[in-house]
Amino acid sequence: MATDSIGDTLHQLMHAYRRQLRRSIRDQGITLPVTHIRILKAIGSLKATTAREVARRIGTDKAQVTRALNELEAMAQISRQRDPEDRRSQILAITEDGRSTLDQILTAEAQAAGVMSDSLSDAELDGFREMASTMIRNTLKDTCDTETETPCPNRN
Amino acid sequence: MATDSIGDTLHQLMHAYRRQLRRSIRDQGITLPVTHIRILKAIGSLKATTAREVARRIGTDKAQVTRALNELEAMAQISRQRDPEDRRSQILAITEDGRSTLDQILTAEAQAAGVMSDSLSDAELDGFREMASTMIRNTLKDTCDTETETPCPNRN
DNA sequence: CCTCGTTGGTTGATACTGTCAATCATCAGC
DNA sequence: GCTGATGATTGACAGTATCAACCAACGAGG
Repeated sequence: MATDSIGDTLHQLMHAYRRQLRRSIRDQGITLPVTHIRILKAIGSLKATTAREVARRIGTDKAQVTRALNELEAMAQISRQRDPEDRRSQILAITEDGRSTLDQILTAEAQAAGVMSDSLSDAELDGFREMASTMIRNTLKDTCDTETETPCPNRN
Repeated sequence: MATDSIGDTLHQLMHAYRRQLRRSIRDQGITLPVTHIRILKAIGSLKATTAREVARRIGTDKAQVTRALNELEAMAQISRQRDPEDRRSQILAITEDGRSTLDQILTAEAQAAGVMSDSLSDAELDGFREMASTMIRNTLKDTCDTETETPCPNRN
């Protein structure tokens, strides 16, 4: 069954990617763990955002986001401000230091991505992303994952 | 830059896959962690193998393999026997219990893979695997990763 | 036959990742 | 005013991954 080794392929691909990324990050002199990096990227790519939005955007647990935010704030990479319109929420913003770190991160990621995608055309990479997006959506369709806030079809 | 979001795609794809796999595993009543499962599969798919071969096959650290083997042996899912031809080595074999667990694992994985690949044709999945393999090879080409025993070009 | 470098495997230590649950303050709807 | 839901936090814990040091065993070379 052709689908049988999708899992093996995905595991090894992820291993390869993570190793490559860590290598590039180290080369750039960045010491942040990968999850911190993803969260900083998400904050940096939005004008103003919240922890809930970041968790939803990168598909991870809000508890984990909170912990990373605590450390990023302690390192002065981000700032938090209470949302006056909804005091449960906090508005997250990237700092100047954070912006600088982000520049290095983007360089490292471009380097890692460049290695990964060597000899693959843009069209092939687009196709790959398309299929990956389909696979991700397929897993959400099958369940009500509250973390990703996927509406539950035929269910209330 | 098109390559810029390969990383984001890969992270979310892996999240989605691991969640789906854990769901299927739980549905099958299996309590083994994913790494144990991958190792059991590797042992089950070979007539006789070694820890070193398993580590190489699934692309993980030999220390981690040893720990998982300790637990799988304690659960009577595998057996270890000293290789008479090279007493540094141990021959790994799956037990009857392990074979039974493996059947459940394969069912769970087929289920997870089925969800992931819904609405994707076999040709598309093959293309996906092809590109993934290219990406994996690209990362090995760039470094001497001793764990995967990639020969180091221009280096001795 | 001896030496030495390499290999297979093990264990220690540690950081990172991820999940589940409980909790609190806040909000909106009734 | 009450109640259920939400945003965020913290505790607890398991799983994943890596690096380093170590030991027994092997094979090549002198």
